[in-house]
Amino acid sequence: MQKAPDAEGSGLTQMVGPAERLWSSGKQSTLSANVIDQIRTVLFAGRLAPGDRLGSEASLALQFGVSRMTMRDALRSLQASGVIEVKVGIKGGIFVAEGNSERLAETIAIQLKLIGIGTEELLDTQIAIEVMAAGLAASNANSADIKALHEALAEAERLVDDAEEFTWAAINFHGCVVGCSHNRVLTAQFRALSHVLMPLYVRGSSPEVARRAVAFQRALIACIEAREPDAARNLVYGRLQFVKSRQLGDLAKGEAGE
Amino acid sequence: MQKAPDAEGSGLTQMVGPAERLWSSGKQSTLSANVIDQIRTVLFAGRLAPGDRLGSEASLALQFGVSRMTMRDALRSLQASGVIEVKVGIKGGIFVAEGNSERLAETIAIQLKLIGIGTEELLDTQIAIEVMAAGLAASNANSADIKALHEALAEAERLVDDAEEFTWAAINFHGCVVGCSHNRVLTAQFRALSHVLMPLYVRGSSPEVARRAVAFQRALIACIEAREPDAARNLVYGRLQFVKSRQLGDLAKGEAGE
DNA sequence: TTTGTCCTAAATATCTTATCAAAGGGATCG
DNA sequence: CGATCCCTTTGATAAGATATTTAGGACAAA
Repeated sequence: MQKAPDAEGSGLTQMVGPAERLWSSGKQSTLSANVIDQIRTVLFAGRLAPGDRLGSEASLALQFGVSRMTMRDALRSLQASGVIEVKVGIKGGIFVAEGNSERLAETIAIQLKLIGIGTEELLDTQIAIEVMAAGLAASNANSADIKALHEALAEAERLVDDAEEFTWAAINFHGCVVGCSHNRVLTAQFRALSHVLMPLYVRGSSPEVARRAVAFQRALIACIEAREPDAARNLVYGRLQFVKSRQLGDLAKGEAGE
Repeated sequence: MQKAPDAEGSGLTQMVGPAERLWSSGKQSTLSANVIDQIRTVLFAGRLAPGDRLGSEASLALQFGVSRMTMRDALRSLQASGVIEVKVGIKGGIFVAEGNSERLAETIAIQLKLIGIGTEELLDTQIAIEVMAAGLAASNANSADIKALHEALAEAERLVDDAEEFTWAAINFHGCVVGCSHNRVLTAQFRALSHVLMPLYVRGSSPEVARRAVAFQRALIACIEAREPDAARNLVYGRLQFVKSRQLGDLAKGEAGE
């Protein structure tokens, strides 16, 4: 008892104060949900930076006036949501998580699977992301980006006869284009989508399809190198609409047979 | 103890293997992480459908050979990831979660905040989503959707003189448009973005700005009612590019002053 | 003296066991 | 038909044992 319990930590409870609730409509049914909500609210208000130490399990439990196990429940939830990180040891405790776009992509992918999103919804979202990304790529790509694009294209050309490997290379090329946008949100979303879309594309692949894809990739690189955002947008839009119609057509045929 | 512990539940452990061995993904540091991993693996193997009951906390703890609190830790994490749902009461227990796009939006928003995504990246992503959604809305909107659009427009017109309230109404209108696309991925992403973008738009609002926004909204409804996807896409693209340049301009000015 | 290694101690999360409270659904009784 | 009781299940608290990580001191070698 030499150290006051609230001498440590970041004064979480004091900060919550007025209802800056973005998610919660006030009353939470369970105690741990309430704690989760408070911490998340504080975090979202931007008063805590990634890497900040919030305190130990025990000290947080004291601050929030709940038992350690209830606090643990809340902390496990926050940990799973990627809001906090937990370290064990003498310098351990609860820390605000570093942002992690890899985790963002993974989380989106899991949720997409759980929700059971339909093929058309996925393809339309892919179109949305890639069209925008292509335009940005044509505006923002630097020489390293363009080099990466050429390498991805060469790899795809090399694998044009192997359906599965080519699909992987083609998605990688598309990923490079999205990466050229230098937009982390678009990039994370594309990665999440590509995980879910991969099996679809593998199924519809063939050497003939692959050659059309390569031709498209060449044209897109030309647009990006020429710094023509509108041309890149239109090219990608047209191409992906075509791919979509083919995929949905295949889907209809495939399901009619079952 | 009258009932055998494994008589209940869906035989999770039997699917994975004996409870004490075959920790599938190799070395997991903590016991609860092992449990999490096993359950998630089984769930994503597709043998369990949303709504299926996995058992009670206690029975699952027995199946996995851990204490109830450890099981609770694991279940909390899975619940936070949206993989399972927990119900209290005599017919309660652990269930495979129904998909929940609300949770998806929430998770994305939190991660965006943590990663510290920049304004331009957010605005570009918004453009990507809304342009696509507007085109889909013009293709797919039904009469109920169009009625909702008109109501949202009327609400915005009513609040044209109150900057903060109008901003809310305008974002609501945009949300209606995205909703008209009937695409849950786009909808969830827009919801996530709007939470983060809200403060930006509130700052840049004024009656004059509001009147331009209303004019845009009227034009967009006209495109959607006329079933003109390309016109809707171009309208939204032009409008949001304008908004973006204004926001970034304001941002530069604002930060130059600080 | 300086340096490097090993060991201990403290702080911390992890895990266990036990107990009671609250909520929810079903069966029983009026 | 309705109200009440009861059983099951999660929610929450408490106290304690165990494992892990790191700081810092002890000790030996150069």
